[in-house]
Amino acid sequence: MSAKIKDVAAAAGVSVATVSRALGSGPVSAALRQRVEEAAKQLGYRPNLSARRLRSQHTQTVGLIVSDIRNPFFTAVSRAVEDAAYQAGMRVILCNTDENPDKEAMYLRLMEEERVSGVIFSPTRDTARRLRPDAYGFPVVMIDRSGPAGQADAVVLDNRLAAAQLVEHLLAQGYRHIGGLFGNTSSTGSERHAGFEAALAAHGLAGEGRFIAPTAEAAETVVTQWLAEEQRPDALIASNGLLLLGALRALQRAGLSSPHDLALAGFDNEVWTGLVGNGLTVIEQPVYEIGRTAMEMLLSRLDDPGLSIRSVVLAGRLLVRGSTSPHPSAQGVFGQP
Amino acid sequence: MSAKIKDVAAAAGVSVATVSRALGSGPVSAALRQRVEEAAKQLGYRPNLSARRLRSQHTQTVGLIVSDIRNPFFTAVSRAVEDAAYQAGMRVILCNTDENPDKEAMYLRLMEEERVSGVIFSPTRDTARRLRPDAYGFPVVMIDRSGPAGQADAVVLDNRLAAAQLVEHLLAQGYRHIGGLFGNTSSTGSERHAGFEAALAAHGLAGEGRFIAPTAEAAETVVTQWLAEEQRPDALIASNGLLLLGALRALQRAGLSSPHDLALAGFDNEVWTGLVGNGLTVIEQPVYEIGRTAMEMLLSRLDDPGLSIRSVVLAGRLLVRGSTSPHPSAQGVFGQP
DNA sequence: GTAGCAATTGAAATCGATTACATTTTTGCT
DNA sequence: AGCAAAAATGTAATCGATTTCAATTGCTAC
Repeated sequence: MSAKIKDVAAAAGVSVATVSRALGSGPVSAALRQRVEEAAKQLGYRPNLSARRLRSQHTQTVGLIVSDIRNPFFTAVSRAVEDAAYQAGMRVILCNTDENPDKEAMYLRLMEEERVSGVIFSPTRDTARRLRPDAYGFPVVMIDRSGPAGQADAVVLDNRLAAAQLVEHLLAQGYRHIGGLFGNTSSTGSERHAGFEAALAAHGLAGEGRFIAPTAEAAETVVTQWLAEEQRPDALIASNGLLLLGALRALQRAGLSSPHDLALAGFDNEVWTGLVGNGLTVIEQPVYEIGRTAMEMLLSRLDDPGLSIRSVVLAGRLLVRGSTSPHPSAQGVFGQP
Repeated sequence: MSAKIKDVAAAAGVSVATVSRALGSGPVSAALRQRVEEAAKQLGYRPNLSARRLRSQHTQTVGLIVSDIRNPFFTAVSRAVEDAAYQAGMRVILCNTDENPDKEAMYLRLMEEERVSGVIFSPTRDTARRLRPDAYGFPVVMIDRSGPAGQADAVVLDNRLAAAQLVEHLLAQGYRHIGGLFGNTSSTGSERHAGFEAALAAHGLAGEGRFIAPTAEAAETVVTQWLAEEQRPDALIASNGLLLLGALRALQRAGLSSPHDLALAGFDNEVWTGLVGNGLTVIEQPVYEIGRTAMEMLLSRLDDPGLSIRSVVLAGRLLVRGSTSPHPSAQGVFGQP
């Protein structure tokens, strides 16, 4: 078995308390610290973190609960969280919920058992509504999604604004029949839908928003069917990367192209959106910043639990690309360039 | 503070030992178990995992050390590992090394301090060479990359075969001047290069392989420059998703397209490879299976440490798409279809 | 020389569970 | 009914560190 603190103490000829202080931050004479470090290295001593956590009563661990790490949005966020966490001397436990409230509950329970310092969480709408963050022994920072105002710290995109920006852009390009795909499990979907409706209403228009399961497959199915309807929209907005992917696949399968047959735009600046055709117009989210900010909020709340609940709302950036070039009818008598 | 086992014992009118057994798997009468569960629920009792791990001396935790979780290959693998782990009642600690040997060493030390049951690791070439897995207190399963034979359990792609398959395919399509991009930090790059060279040699040809840093940026720079050289290749192979992305971007930036100006093929069936143009020909890796297999190997070794070192080699699947359609000169008198 | 004080060091308690061992209760069998 | 064996329960040791509190040491000042 590996060396314990007692062995180091024996080897260095001091007490275990001195070893603990020498390796940590207690007051120890330089000579002894040297001897202890020597002995520890000699024996290949590794402190047992379980023992340390048990005794010291803090775990230096944060939980990160996301719906699916395969979604590049969460991947990027999680990378930012981890970078920030390890920099602050904390470890991260990563959990995937698959948008499943049962799994969310299970992982929250696990976080309690781990006695984590805090949790960064992107809950489903149902869980967000039901969540009572002060019922847990740790603070919760929500990312991407949020619950009732003032419920917990949160860092989210300005979803209404971003959706409205997309709509305004499409309107400016001459599109009038705009459809929208929105995820039906998160607050994000609802908010983006609200911005979508509001922007259209501001122009005296109405759009058709459809709420679906947040998977590429669902989007592909719905859009394929939608395209076959008699009056199909002339532009489509997808409220996240997965839905955008499904929509694109449906277009390709139907032999249609963007913007010729239908303008396409969406959320999340994933790698492929810049590569297909002349590029897909998207709202780019400050993914790394979201993760880093969430971690910072968590750390500052741990530092001072008395802080009032804060919500950080970050703006997205509209990246205009080829998939939303001007509507044919808006190009005037000169036709296509 | 939250309830401890002692509180539950008091509430149920039994000893702490009984509580431990009732909530775990000891022999307890049905009546008492009922009473204990009742009390535990009443008090919102959550066992302290640090205490449990310290006493029971097993952590039910595995470390997963990858170079970058933003790489979709590792994302998919990690998802598989986590699914398998949680299914086996184990937790996963995820670490990103950025292909940096110092970070690798740091995380291996952290894994020792966590007293993890085992580690799944995709090491850089340097670390793989230097690693002495029996120097740690836990078994190591390597994924994607491996070190000297018999050093540690590993699950890898049949890299030589896969690279050769790509080359054979390109040759069959009529390409003769084939270039290759390979990552310079992992054994994977070397092996794929070996398969590349061997397949060409078997046809009496020589290709030009270039070893570069495994990033899209590096690939883009190198390929941009390569395309400007007087005798550019007529086909290019990229040894992973990042390099393939960089190569594609270089092509697009140069205003070239595939396969018209240059055939392009590579590794990793990432989402976008099926979306751009007529699709990119790639070797698809069984990513989920790799992760699951790694976890299974780890579990079986934990079960029986005496097992001899095993290496599982999985075959990739060649997905032929538009980027490698027949070379113009090979299309005969009929021209394009 | 010694009282007073700060800086080190050590002894022992402690964190919250599991588990070895001891004890009590129940069961099964004649 | 009586006794051995089995099952259930309790007592107390234990995991490996940190931390409290007490003891020691080394200085300074008078």
